[in-house]
Amino acid sequence: MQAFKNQTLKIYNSLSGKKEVFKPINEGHIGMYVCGPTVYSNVHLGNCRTFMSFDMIFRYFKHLGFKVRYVRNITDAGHLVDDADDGEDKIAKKARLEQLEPMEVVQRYTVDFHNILEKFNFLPPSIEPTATGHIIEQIEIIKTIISNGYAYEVNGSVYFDVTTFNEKKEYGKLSGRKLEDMIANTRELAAQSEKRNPQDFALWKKAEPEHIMRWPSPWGDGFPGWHLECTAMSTKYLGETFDIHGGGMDLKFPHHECEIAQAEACNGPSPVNYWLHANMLTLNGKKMAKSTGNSILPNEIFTGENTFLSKAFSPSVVRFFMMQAHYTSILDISNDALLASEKGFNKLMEAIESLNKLPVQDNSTFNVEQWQQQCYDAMNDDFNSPILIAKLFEAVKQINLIKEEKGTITQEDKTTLTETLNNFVFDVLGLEDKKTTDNSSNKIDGVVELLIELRKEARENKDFATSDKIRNQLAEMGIELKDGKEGTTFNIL
RNA sequence: GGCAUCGUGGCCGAGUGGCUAGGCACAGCUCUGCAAAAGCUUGUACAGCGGUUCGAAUCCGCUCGAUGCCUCCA
Repeated sequence: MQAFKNQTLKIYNSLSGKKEVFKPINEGHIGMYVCGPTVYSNVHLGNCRTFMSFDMIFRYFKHLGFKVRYVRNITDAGHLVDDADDGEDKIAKKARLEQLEPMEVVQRYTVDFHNILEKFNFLPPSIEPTATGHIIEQIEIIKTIISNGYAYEVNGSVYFDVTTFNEKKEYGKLSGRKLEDMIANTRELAAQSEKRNPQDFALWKKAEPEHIMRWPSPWGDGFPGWHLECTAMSTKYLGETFDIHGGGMDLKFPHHECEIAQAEACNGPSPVNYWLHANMLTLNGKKMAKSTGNSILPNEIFTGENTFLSKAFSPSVVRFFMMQAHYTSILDISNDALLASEKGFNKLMEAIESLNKLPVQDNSTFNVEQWQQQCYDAMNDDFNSPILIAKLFEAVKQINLIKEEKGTITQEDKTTLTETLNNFVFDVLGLEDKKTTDNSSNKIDGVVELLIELRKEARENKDFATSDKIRNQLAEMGIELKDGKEGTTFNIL
């Protein structure tokens, strides 16, 4: 089961701006770090899209037989509401507003986060470390950066010296920025800051007396800067250089740029071989963001209680909708788009459900092996899930043709087809068939089968009044009957 | 203002220098007692203007427009 040996995987690397053949540092093993959420409010759907993209990537790696250590952190300290010198920690601010302990805020939204991800059928990461659990590691990194000459202490805070760093290394290589341009375009008034340069960023912030979240350090009580936690945790669990670092596009600058700078200033080598950035989910053409209020919560979609949508949608439909777009493309969510995805998703599920009833023959009219490789080719091309889904629908069409006796399949091909569909639909894309997961539906199935039998008898007796009554009343309850060559099947909407 | 990404048919969304993904919607046909489902067959595309090329929606330039980042955000 080491399929990766037969597949050449290409990944778009944000650092080089090109698709590159993926070669892990240690054959068969992958270290992947993804920036997780700051748990100061409920995860919105935009957040979920990023994590879902990396969940799909994680799943595909695993499917290929790689041993993956997937680290996704929880930011529970250090994330300031802005970059001003009196910037407040997001968690602390929320705690003050809600009159809670900061860790109560953290706990509440961490639980919410896990809850939502579970509904979306996410695989848990290998390690989910927290910033507050790694204060010591962060302090150690700061000490090293200071002794390497790339940071300075001012009044209990420590700042990264971007200018000095840029003299020996390159600041801005990930986001395509030049330090000179950034200096020229600075809006801030440097005079009000204790930083030497506006581009410098905080590694450690001094805690004012009223500040609750504080830890002792060589520079006095304070708390770590936001960018530092990821460097500390990725280095600790994945090493000074690891394979993949992912995150949302909006973190490219400054967050990821700062991570590179910190790691290089501390350890020397460039920390990451492949930088992956997932693109934004938009609502009404605008980025979803908690700060602007232009956002939708996953639960609002599952219940249908929101102003954007006409009805509720299941987590798998939302997941399918997202998988229909490439992870590097901006995706706009709308009611129509979800409605279309729901129909397509149901069609896919029905085809898969009908697989084991599929009759077999001596020959196949469908080249299953070629199709299977095309599925891999799609995923090998920078995880192109939309192409994969197009291929899945090719299989759906073939399945339906065979059902209609307009095509044939051998037992061997049928086995391959079934396996491949299950692998890609459930394991890689992470979709779930609500019928197989909902166990109370077994009884309903029996009842409906009985009604189908009664309707069949009525039809044979040309008693169409009765047969239509059964069909129409079931339809009103959301159960759709479908007459095929092999008899009548049904679908619960 | 700077950096970056993008602009594909009614909608959502892939993609390649020439052979036009896929889903949804629409129309016709087949099947059906009638429907639905399924199958088959069509249509309306690659923002605009130039250039490179035998040939470009795909490469280059410009214009217009959108979005993201440049202060927090997945």
